[in-house]
This record gives sequence, structure tokens and C-alpha cells, in this order.
Amino acid sequence: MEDKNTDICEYMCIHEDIVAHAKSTMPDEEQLYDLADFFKIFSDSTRIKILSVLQCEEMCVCDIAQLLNASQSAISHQLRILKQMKLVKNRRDGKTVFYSLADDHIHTILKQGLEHINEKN
Amino acid sequence: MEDKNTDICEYMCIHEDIVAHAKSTMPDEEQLYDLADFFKIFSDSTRIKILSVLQCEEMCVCDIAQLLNASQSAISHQLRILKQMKLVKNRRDGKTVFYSLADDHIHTILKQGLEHINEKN
DNA sequence: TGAACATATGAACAGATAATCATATATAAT
DNA sequence: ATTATATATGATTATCTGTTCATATGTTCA
Repeated sequence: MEDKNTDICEYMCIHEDIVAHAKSTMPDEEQLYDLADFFKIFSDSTRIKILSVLQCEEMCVCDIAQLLNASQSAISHQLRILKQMKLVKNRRDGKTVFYSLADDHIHTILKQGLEHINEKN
Repeated sequence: MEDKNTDICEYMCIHEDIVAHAKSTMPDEEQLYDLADFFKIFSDSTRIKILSVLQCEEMCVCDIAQLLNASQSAISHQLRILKQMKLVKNRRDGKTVFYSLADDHIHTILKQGLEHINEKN
């Protein structure tokens, strides 16, 4: 989706100076991809709910599933993603696995997000 | 996907006190959906790039397409989404339509996001 | 060891999403 | 009026994503 410039429109207005300036001040392209991926983690309501719930305290998979009215499998899959992204960590206690937030970074992000959507009215 | 609790696991550990407490302190469910939707806007690299580029100055559709090496149509579609979400506004000058950020809110969000991913190393 | 439980995970499926393609609309210029 | 240009948009398509289903893994207890 990046190397496919088949129909870049041909008759373009192109304000060269503006484009050149924007290009020079534009952040590294890879950074922008990372940024999109970062926001993508928070773009699913199941994951948001999990993170929100874990702000209180660590919790086992079953409890989270019960609390969110979701299946154990669905929660487990999302927890795996969150763990891969290093947003949560876990510890096993017998049969039970407890998950908790990896750091309080996440709390800040959620709080800021909420502030933004509440400002918007 | 919310009213379908077919296979909520039956043999559950459920720590009642923990669940009850989390439930009581949990934000409004609708807020969490809104929050996910909010982050979803920033979860696509094309949209992130557009927003990033518009931080400098207003820009027309063609210039953005050229700058991001994308098709006019793709950019136009994404601009429509961004406008619906009130992240960008536009003005027409003859044949050309110039887009700009709706407010500097967005700058803050992008900056915070970048800070977060850069802290992570 | 075997039964019960808690979690993890691969495969399949369904819904969402973003790009493309074709075309419509809007404006300007001749 | 006709043509060229700039943008918008509906339809289609390909891909991505999240859930479910079935089952595997890991742990405890009798």
C-alpha cells in the first residue's frame, strides 16, 4: 500500500514550497507508523475495558471475562496482545493467572484520552 | 458482540469482592466505547500522516496526496473521515480545497503519543 | 493416576476497514 | 458551451481484526 502509486493524479496543483516545507519538518515515517500502531492498541473496546478494569488491581482471566460479560477465550486472546505490546504483565498462582498493568504509563494515556473526549462537548 | 454470552466459562474462580469493587469503580461503559473510537481515529497510518502534515500549515488534497505518495481518492476518503470526526476543517478557494487542523488539541495528542512510544525504549 | 479446573491457542468465520476504480460534482478558463 | 482541473464519492475488493469453537496445556486435588 505504499509502493503502489498507480493513479497518483496527474494534473496536480502542487504548491511546491508548501510541500517542500512540510516534507522537511515531517517526523520520520517509521515513527508515524509506530504511532498508529500505538493508538491501535487502544482502538478496541474490549482491550480498553480490560485496561480500565486492571487500573484497580490485578485480576484473573475469569474475573475479567465475567466482569466484561465476555468469553474466557476472547479475553485470553486480547490479553495475549496486550502482553505482547507490554501493556500488561502476569503471574501465575496455581491454576489462576493474574494480570496487571505493566506500568502506570497506561493510566496516564487513558486519563488523557478521556479528558480529550470530554473536552469535545 | 455484547449480548452473546453463549460460552461464558462455567467453572469460574470469580473473586467476588475484587469483581464487585472493580465494577463499582469502572467508568461508564459508553465512555469506554467512545474512548476506543477516539483512539481508532489515530490508529491508521494514513490518517496519522495527514494530521502530522497539517500541523505545519493548511494544505490542499493534491499536495497531501503527493507528499504522502498516495492516491487523491485515498486521501480524500480519509479527509472525509477526519472531517466527520471534527479533526480537520476545510475551505474552498476556487477549484482547490484547503484542509487544516480543527484545533490544536490534535497537536497535543500526537505529541503525547510520540512521547509515550519514545519513552518505551 | 485421573478428574476437575483455569488458561492458552490454532483454525475458521464474520464484520470492519482502507484502497482502488470508475465516475460524479464543482469551479475556472478558453 | 466546452474543456480542463480539483475534489468527492459510491461500489467493489482485499486485507485485517476480533470472536467463536474446539482443543491443548498446565495445575491441583482426590
